[in-house]
Amino acid sequence: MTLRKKKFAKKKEEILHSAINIIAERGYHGTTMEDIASNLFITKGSLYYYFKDKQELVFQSQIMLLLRSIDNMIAVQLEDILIAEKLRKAMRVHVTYLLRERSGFEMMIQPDHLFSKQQLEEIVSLREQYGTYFDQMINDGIEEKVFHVTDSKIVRNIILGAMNWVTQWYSPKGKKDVTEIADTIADHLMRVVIKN
Amino acid sequence: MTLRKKKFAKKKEEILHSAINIIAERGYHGTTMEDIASNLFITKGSLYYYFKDKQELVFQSQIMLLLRSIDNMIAVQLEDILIAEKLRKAMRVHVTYLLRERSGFEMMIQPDHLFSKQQLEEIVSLREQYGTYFDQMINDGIEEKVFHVTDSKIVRNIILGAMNWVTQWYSPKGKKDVTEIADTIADHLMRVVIKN
DNA sequence: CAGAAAATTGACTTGACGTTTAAAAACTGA
DNA sequence: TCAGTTTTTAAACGTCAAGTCAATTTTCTG
Repeated sequence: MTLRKKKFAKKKEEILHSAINIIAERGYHGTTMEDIASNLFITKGSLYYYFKDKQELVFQSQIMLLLRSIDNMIAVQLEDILIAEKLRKAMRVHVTYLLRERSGFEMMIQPDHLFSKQQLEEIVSLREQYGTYFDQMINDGIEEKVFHVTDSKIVRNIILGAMNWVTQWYSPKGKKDVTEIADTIADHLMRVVIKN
Repeated sequence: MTLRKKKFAKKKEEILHSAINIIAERGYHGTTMEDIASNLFITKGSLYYYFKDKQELVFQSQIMLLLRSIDNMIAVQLEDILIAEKLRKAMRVHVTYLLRERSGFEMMIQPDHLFSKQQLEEIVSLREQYGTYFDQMINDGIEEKVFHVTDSKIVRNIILGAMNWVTQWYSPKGKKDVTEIADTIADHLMRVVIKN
């Protein structure tokens, strides 16, 4: 009974992981159900036992990614450290997560036409929630007078953009490993907010 | 004779523009030849009179965008102003170009699987050329001791990322217009490099 | 204005891929 | 072991879009 359900849930997750990986590589349209399935050594027909259709499958992957990133941020949020250190840590976590998971970042870019209105609303809301953690930290820093005063929304977007772009240029073959890159990026971006 | 060729070239350009716009909206796979054609009130058959296939058409669009951005940078490069001002100007130009043209930015992200090896090489090379202008400015600033010393490649990527991301969040409905956004972003990003 | 060249059309072919379905296989609990 | 249930499969279907091409229209030129 519960065993069955657990297996079902586990398989579902496996499929989502497969989807995330392949879509990260080839984009939504470039990824076929066949691709996702064969990656797990099953036939594409099976996918429909777990998900209504491709859109739903991809949507779930997206949500999964977002929820995980949010969890990351919550963990950082809870730490009891100076605000500047907290923001720096958030940056490091964000970048390493991005590079380690190679997360279906592709999808995060203009998902507008891939999903239904309802699905989009959910995605946008989660994205916004994620961004809010950064706003919060920035505002805290401003209040504590360690960050210079600015429009936290814009600063947040600058920071997120600089970080997200890392997937475009980072190569594991370079001199720096993921952690070092994350540190370097965080160091540079702290300069955007910190008072001098 | 030359008239003919001019018309041919002009039509080709029109098609490229159409392609750029639609692909910017719907992505490569989401855009059909039919879409590109009907946008110009012609049939898709005509497209094949001008371009060998879809890949070639899209490739040309991409090149067109890149060449135009590079022209922008060359113009900035030639200006006789202080290096810090030059970099700031480059940033402003980059962001306004991005937002104004809504350029087929979509394509610029992981075009890996859309193009042939040869095509990719050309794209990567142009991208790199573009990035080099920024490296140059950053290095100049370091030499003149107005920018603090860092790895210019990484700083360049941070800056480009922060700027490119603007297409994801900027809404013309907001308070700031394109120029203001460009200025604000440039101001913030200057803090990454400038000595304090 | 006539003939040639260029440009456009639209119907057709082809292949790919999402989705459905009926049957087979695997699994579960008694 | 076996009946019943869940899961997987293989094949087929329908759709959609890329690419082709012979026929037609438009444009140019002498």
